[in-house]
Amino acid sequence: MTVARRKIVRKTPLPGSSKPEAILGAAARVFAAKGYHGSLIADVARAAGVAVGTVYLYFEGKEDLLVTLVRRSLEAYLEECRPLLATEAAGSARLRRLMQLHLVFYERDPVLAKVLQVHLREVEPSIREGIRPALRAVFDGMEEVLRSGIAAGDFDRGLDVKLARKFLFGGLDAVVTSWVLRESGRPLRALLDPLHQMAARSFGAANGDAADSSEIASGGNGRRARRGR
Amino acid sequence: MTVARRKIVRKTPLPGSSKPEAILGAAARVFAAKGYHGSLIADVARAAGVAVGTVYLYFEGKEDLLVTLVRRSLEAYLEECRPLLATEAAGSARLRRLMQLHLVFYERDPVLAKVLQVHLREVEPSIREGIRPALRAVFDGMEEVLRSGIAAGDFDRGLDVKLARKFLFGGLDAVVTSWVLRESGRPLRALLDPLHQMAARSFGAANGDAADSSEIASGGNGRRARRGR
Amino acid sequence: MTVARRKIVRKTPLPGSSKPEAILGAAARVFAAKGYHGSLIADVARAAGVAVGTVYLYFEGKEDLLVTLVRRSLEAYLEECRPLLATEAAGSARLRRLMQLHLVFYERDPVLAKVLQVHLREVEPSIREGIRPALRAVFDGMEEVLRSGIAAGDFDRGLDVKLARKFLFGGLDAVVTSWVLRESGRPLRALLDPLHQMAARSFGAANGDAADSSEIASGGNGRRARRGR
Amino acid sequence: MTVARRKIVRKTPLPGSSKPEAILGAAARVFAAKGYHGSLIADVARAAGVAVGTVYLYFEGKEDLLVTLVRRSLEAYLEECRPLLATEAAGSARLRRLMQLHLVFYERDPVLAKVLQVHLREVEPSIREGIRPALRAVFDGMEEVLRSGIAAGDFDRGLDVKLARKFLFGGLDAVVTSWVLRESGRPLRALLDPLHQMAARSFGAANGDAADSSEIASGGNGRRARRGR
DNA sequence: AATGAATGAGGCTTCATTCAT
DNA sequence: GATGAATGAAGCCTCATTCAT
Repeated sequence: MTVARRKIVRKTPLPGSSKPEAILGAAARVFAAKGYHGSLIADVARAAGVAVGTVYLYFEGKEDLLVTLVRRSLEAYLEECRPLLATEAAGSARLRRLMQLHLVFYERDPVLAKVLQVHLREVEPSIREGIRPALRAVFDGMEEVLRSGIAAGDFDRGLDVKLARKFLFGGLDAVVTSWVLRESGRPLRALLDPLHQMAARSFGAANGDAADSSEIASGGNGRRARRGR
Repeated sequence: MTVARRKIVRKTPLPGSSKPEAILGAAARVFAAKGYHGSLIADVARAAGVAVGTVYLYFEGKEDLLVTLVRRSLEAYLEECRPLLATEAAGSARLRRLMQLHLVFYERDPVLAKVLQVHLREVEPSIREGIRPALRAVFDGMEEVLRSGIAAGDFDRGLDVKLARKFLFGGLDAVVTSWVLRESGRPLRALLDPLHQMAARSFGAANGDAADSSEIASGGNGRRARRGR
Repeated sequence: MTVARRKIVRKTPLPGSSKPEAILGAAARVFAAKGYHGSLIADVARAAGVAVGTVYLYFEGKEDLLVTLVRRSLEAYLEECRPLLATEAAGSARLRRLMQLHLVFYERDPVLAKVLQVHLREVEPSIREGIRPALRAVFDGMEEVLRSGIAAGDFDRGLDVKLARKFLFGGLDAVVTSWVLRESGRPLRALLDPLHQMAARSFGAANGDAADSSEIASGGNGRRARRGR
Repeated sequence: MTVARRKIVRKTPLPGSSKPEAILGAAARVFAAKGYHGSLIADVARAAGVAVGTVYLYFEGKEDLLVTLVRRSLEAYLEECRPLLATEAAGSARLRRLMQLHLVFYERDPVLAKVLQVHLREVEPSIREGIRPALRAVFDGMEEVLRSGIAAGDFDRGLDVKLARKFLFGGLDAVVTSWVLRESGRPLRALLDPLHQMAARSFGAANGDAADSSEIASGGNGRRARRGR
């Protein structure tokens, strides 16, 4: 048969019935434990205490399970954000509130966190392990830059170097990924100055004062006027 | 699946032979185009102009192909970093140099960038698409916080909101992921204050006003006194 | 799969209740539209406006649905035949009457016709499509034989070649099938002469000239004397 | 993955290699024994002495196996027809030759015959069994017509009634099927006269002259000039 | 070294049938 | 009688890996 018999999948059957919720919860646990690719529908079904076919009664398949899981989580997160943000004064305080919600959200549900943060992004653990040493070296380099910057007096003495490195790397990383996915037309190098300003300020540099930025664009091997501090 | 079936694989056979390099290059192109899970060893072999068996002459398998690819890239990146960092004065300038290297590294090789930034982390495109709307909403919320902060005078008038959001989200995200992977024992909430300080400063807030942090622990919907700016 | 799990199934419950008839009618429509293997019990139930379980109240299963459908149809056909045949004089006229009933029976109910003639015999449409060209070639060959026979003056000038080919092929085909199913012990080749006589006469050949039949047994590419006509 | 990775299937690998032939032969045997729907790819592979995957190396799937099998057979049949038909004088003799080839073709390879004649057309044996009695009754009726026709002196005294019935039913059946598949626009009833003429003649009726035919067409435009011959 | 045909375990999905309500 | 949610065995196909040449 080649006819696309579109399946009608009922995601909210009898109100009160928790079958789909149970399955979704089981999926979260199983995905968290074995990863998406390492999980079988049969595992999920078993964890939910239903038969395999029942999973397909409520979800279109394995992928739908993951997508629904993520979608619901993000929606729940947003739901929490809305009222709280509304009551908080705009500005630094509101930013703080948002960040707090973000952290608490994940901290509250470590299983979901694992799915969202790890399995949604990374390949098999064995691959992660294979990559780790090289990545570690990159992190070390970055931390050295931060440490030496503190020693030089440019950055805060009290800076948590590891945390700062994670924040910095993550931020850069997200920008690069976005560029790879062509979500912005600008060349990456054009982002250096604003990014550097943000980063430097983060760590306590005078006023972030990213100085001129001519030398990248100009191919320049940077003769940058030292900005007063 | 994860059993390490150690085999003696010669990774640098005849000096001058470029077979393994050709295969690695082909793998990068194929992975970039179809994703890791969507690529067949046969695809890689074809792209490299060798037989399937030849791939196994130089690599342990599909996974080894990806790991080697990533490892080499990160090592090349580090190699580039070392000398340049050595010549740059510690502090903000050196940070800038590092960030520049980071961006240029990816910009120079978009194929590799796609593997490292997208396929190494994300699942199938269809899943990404399924998640996108919800994620977009989260991003919108975050951008709103930044925008209102600018309007309130807390953040830089010249802030590139989209870029700042990517930087902020990426930074937070990396911290959370690290926490999920238990790379740090501290509870996430304990990181709020330093993170907020970094973020707020990034965007130009007076001094990141570390504020009190009591209300998280207390679950408080905290009424914090506005700190002078 | 084929184990006859006898169940007591009430095929004629409350007199007047038309549930089973409705289900049977629905089955005919659904089978006609999607083929037996392409139809789901759920499709039939929906088309009949009943629940899936109800189908099993009146029928033993999917197969019973088809068998009952066919059985009823053939019985109805027979019912129609009996009185009409009784009134018609034996011989060619009665044969004509029978054939008329046959054709009218199908023409009257195209849905049923499709089930009986197509879905009861043929596999999926995609397979039919795959076979069609080769079958077409066989038909072409057969039609060529008829056409050249007309040109040679052996067959009726007014013969409808396509129709004659269908009749001939169908007739041969049925004989072969019957032989395959071992409904007759005789070797196929022994049937050649009577079959040829019938066929040749059909098309108007003098008297079907039964000719010699020696050359089959002898494998001979027989040089048969042209019989006068 | 949603990318349609069209499979390149090599149907004629190394000349001399008989893998695909072996698989095809095994498929014929397995299909003949268990029917198409009752056969597993694993059965075919086992019968061919290869692994499951090997089947997919040469064929696109189960369906391709059946279609290729039928296609090849029909092509072989045609190949045999061509030369023999060319040497035979057009007309009744050539028709005889064709019919001979037809019968011999099936008789020679009973396994293939079973696939082509039975499994290509019929559903499960259990269904055939369920239908048989009703069909038997229909056949009986038809045979009665023939027998009474002989008694009445209309048909040949020497007519093989069973064979004639098969020939007649098969011929009618094929015409009806063709009509159901809309291979001809004409209403079935319009075919009665030519069909009856063929049938009646087959059985030895005077000259086939099917008597009047007005009553079906009713509006009977059935004023057929009796063709003298 | 290089090849690529062969392998076969693995996993998603379907759907006829059941049975508690 | 009627329902339809739940079941789970069944089966096609994939593709990383091997190994005889």
